[in-house]
Amino acid sequence: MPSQYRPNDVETDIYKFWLEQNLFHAEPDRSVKPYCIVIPPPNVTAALHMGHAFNNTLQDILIRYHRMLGDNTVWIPGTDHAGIATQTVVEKRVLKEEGKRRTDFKREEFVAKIQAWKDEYEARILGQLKAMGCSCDWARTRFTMDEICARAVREAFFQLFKDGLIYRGKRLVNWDPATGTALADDEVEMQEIDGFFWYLKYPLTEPVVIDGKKVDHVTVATTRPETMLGDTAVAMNPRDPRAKYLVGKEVRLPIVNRLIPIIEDDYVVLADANSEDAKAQFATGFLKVTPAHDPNDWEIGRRHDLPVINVLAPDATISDKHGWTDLGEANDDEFNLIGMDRYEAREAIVEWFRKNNLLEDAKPYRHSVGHSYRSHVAIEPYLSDQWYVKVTDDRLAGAALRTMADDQYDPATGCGQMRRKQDKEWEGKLKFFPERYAKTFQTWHENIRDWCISRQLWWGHQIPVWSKFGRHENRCEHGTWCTYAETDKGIVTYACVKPGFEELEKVMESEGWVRDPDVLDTWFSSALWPFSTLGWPEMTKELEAWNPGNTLCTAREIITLWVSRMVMMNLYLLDRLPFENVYIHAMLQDGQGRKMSKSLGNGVDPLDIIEKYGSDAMRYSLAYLATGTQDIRMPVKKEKLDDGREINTSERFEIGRNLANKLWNAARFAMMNLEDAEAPTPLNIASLVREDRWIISRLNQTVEQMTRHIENFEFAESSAVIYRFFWNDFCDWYLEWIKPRMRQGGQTKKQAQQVLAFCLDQILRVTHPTMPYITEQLWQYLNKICPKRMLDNDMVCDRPLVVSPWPVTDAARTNHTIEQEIELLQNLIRATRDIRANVNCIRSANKDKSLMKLPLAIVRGPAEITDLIVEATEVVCDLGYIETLKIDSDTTIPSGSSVKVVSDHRGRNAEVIVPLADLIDVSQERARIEKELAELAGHIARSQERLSNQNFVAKAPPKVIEEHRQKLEELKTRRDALTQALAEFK
RNA sequence: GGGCGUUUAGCUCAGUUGGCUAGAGCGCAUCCUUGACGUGGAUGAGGUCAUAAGUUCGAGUCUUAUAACGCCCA
Repeated sequence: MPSQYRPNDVETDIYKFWLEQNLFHAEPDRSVKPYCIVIPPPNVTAALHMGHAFNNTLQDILIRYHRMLGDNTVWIPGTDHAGIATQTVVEKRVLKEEGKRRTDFKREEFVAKIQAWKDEYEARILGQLKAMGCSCDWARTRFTMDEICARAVREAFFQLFKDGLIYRGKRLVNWDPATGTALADDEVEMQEIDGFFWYLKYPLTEPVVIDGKKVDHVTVATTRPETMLGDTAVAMNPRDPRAKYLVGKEVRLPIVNRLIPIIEDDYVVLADANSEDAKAQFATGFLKVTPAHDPNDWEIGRRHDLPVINVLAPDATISDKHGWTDLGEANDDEFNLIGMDRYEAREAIVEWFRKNNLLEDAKPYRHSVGHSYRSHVAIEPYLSDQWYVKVTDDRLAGAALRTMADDQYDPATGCGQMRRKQDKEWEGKLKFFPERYAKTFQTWHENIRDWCISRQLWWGHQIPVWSKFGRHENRCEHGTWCTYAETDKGIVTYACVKPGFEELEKVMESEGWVRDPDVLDTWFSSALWPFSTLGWPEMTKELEAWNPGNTLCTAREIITLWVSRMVMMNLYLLDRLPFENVYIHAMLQDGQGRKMSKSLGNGVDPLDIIEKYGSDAMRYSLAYLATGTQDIRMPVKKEKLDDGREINTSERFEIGRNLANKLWNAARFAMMNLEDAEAPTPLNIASLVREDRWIISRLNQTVEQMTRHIENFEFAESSAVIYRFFWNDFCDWYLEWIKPRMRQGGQTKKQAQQVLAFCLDQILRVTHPTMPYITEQLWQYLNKICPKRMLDNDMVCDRPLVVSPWPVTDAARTNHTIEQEIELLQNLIRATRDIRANVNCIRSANKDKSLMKLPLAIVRGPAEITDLIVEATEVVCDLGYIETLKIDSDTTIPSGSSVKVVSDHRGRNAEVIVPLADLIDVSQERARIEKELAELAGHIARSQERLSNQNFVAKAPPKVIEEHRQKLEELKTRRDALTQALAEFK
């Protein structure tokens, strides 16, 4: 074994070993408790980043832990086709490399290009997951567009369609003019934009007299003047005093010369310059109503039955081809808006109003504008025909709310009727960790709107609906399901075809049926992931065993996009939950609190970190960061490698690397000392020496805590617990403690060997889920050297660690008395180390050689303490760097001594006296003692003050008072000892 | 605008039902190449726990307000 751990030498071989032994694979087995996680399928758009590494590390910890528990454990891997994102990336690449656009290709040709990209990135992503050590069941790898998932999509679509939960609607959608597709509400990002409120005058057809003043126009305020071309009304609030004069009158819409009515609607904000509401400050009281280009106006239009005039083409240029006919002056020879981009048109229109003295004002205004999360251009509310899932239906949104655990559901929202339980097994079973995220889930479903699922893209599941004019009946008994719609050109039949009827599809197409060219929103296939991956709609054994799964592990921005939809779909199609626990982890940010992103160049590549620090180091470091907070900061550092590459890295991974190295070396030490170990005999723990019982007690509690923390998704805590035990208890103390016994040989050595082997065994087991590679490697060494290492049985360890059992705890092994005794000895040793360090500090300042050991230390104190120390004399001398340890309860403090006080848990105190006169110029020690005395005096004063407070004594619990009394006693003893010592300085 | 989170040592973070002389890792300082590990060991310095008010015998912890930063939803 080399003295430094070199992860890259170990990891590849170990991973290969796991795969060759097929240890990640599981078959459904109803006799064993199931445990299943489906991976949040990474987008094939790009390689994985550190956020993925974080997400997957935590999943692998859960999976490996449950596999060790003996559960029938499976982790289903796979990738997501990520419709709009992947298509956009490939479009950009093709434009750059070939100078061609998507529309220069046939659909199949272009989809083939995207497919090639997908193949490349899917392979990369799966390779990255393997490098991270993820123990996925690779034989079950899925892709959201593979045949199995595609069949699930077709089946789900058909069922929802047949049940009236998918419908076609003409609505305003969030339109991305750059990519030419509709977006779901949650694919729109709000961005603050510096813009203007433009004040446009619309002339009245007949002037009106209000309060004796003649009024010949109304002024509307708008941030999007170009939409005025599609105005079909001006609205006022009925409470506006001017309303009674104006409502019912008409204005002549400038440019277009359309006559439009003035109507009243409560939605209109009253003008109020003093209001705190920015809208009211900027408002004029008159609202231009453009139903085709604004969602609120759309609603007003519906209430008042207004015409809907669409003045834009899908690329957001002004157009008379999409429903606009009364162009007026908009296409004069010198003033032609047709074909202008929306922003050009905005300027031209404002300019027109200015020229014609109809621009009253323009005020700068900062407001939020929706932008496409993909193309980042401003979205345009746009009227179009789209397919919707009626998620507002009680069977979907209502059911989702009913899954929420009672203690996480907030009944005070006024939506209680949606929650009325129906005696389903899954009601009240869904839990969020941390629980605050339940609120996001609840609010989303209480305010949900129907889900637009069609996307005008080529990359995705094409919508399985064929249409034809006229009214046509269903074909075969079950092959199609039809719905009908009235249009300008007569009735249209929409036929959804069931999966497995490909022949029928061909027949229909030959008869003039046309398939909808659009594809489904990516999240539609993702929503089916927990069961499409298991073979649904076939009722496979896998589906029966692993759906519902156990835990979904994801990021919080996915709660609405994905978690909600998986819950609704699984409930509707299978009448059960996709999973019971939702663990939401933090977002990784750089040192300045910014999201890691390609454009900022602050991302850290997991493969770079694995190369530099090792996979285990990365995993441990990430798990160690997984606290319950929303964000995690990871200061990023640029570094140039030997081969000239520049990478982003972070010092935060050093903790993992150091731990791996320490683990390697502690195991190396242990195994060097186990080479001659004899076969163990069952041990009676009560008969073991104190330090053996101590480490067994500490270990037992560590395993208990680790188990509890992993069960509760407290990864930072579980990581810290093993770190503290392994480093601070096992390495710093236990290994040091047994070194003399190993030299000594005989029975004491034999017992130490047995306890040592057992501890190492248990440490490797509990560390394995977090650091799988190094623990598996060390485990195999240990299996060779010392296959029998249990304390109370002679079980042989010869299986790989990945499938070895998680340790069982035993309350009888925890011994608090022993732990308190060891703590006292540790305090004594620390006291003499401290004195030695001070002595050496002074000696070094005076150019004297530093001391290896203090010649003499004297302990003065009650027998309860000194008896213990006598027993441990050898080790106290060894670890405390003392030549001779004397116990003398009657001693007086020699001139020029350093004194420390150690206390046991009962508050009994002993003094450690170290004569220094021969070692240093004691006047320097005197200064130190005086300083310490001054500090002590402060503490004592505060402590006495508290204890003399009658209120404290009367009201505080007796236990607390007793603790403070003890503390004060200890402080006083320390003060007295130091005072005596000081008195000896002449 | 609504919701959530964060603010504790130079940096990154812990801190359970209020009982604290406020902890860890890194960094820093001093010492140590005694054969597991210098990616190590020993010791130490470093904090008016964002601000203000309140509840309480007692507040980093509970309440209210304020500020800064961040995320989610409109």
